[in-house]
Amino acid sequence: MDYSRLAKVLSSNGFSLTQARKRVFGALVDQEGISMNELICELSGTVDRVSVYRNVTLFEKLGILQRISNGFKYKVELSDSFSSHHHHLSCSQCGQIINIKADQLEGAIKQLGKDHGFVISGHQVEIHGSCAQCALKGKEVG
Amino acid sequence: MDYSRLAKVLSSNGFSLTQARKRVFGALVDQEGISMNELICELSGTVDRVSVYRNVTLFEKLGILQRISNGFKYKVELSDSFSSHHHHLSCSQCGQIINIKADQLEGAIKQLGKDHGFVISGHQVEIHGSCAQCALKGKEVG
DNA sequence: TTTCTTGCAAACGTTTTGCAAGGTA
DNA sequence: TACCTTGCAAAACGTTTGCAAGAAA
Repeated sequence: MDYSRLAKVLSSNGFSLTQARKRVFGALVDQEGISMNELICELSGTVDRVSVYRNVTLFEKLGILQRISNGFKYKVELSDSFSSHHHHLSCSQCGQIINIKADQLEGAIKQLGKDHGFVISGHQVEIHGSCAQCALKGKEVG
Repeated sequence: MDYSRLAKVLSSNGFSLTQARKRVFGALVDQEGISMNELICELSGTVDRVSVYRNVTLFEKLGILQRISNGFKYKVELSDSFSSHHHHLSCSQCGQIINIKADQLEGAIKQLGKDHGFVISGHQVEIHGSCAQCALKGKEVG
């Protein structure tokens, strides 16, 4: 596991690269968004629940991770600088989250900011419905 | 206050139009999204906290209201059938939520669904940043 | 060594559940 | 009347805080 970029962001802000932080980071690499609870469970035995919360908060402040809305709960995932910018299609039947690119959407959002004199610092698009497979199943049953 | 549409949705699903439901609904009419806590406070003395939760859950299931993400908390507002479809620009400085129309965005979202064989049942766009006034203030200070 | 971090325990705010009393059709 | 809803009390979560012991620079 390569922690060099993580270490850089941390140290340049006066924080140190600790075991707990490596583990929290490691649990998020190559992973779609996961819930706080899943993250805590995955790290249980190695990192205390409280430290997970503290480091998630810190990582968010440093732009290392972001929280994504999932219904009225949230999940966390590495932010755009550590993965790549994308949006999510959440299937409400199988729970799957599909990552997608959406250039047209990005354009529309930027334009909205301009139209309203609003300086956009970030955005999130939450699209829910049925994925291709579940939509098919639904038809078979109905 | 006109409860006819509310009454219709409720009764056609086998639920009754009660005092508590009228009050919860009334607190949401002509109102931008408010937090659960604000809603509970506003109704305090007339509707118990527990009934507010129960009716918000029911209203959401019946499509009367929707929860909107606001950072990693959420707010509630009447859904599109009881108000009109729109999105939100949340100012992270003054906390203001600006309702906007965004036809181009709607188009881009529909297209995404098509591209991925995803049957969209709903969507939410969360755009955060600084509103025109706060952006100006920021410049003056900096 | 000095400062930053962690784990534990316990507080806190939010949301849910069980149950008897009250309201609705 | 018969069933649905409410309010209360209390449990169950998710998240945060205080503090002493342990790790990082």
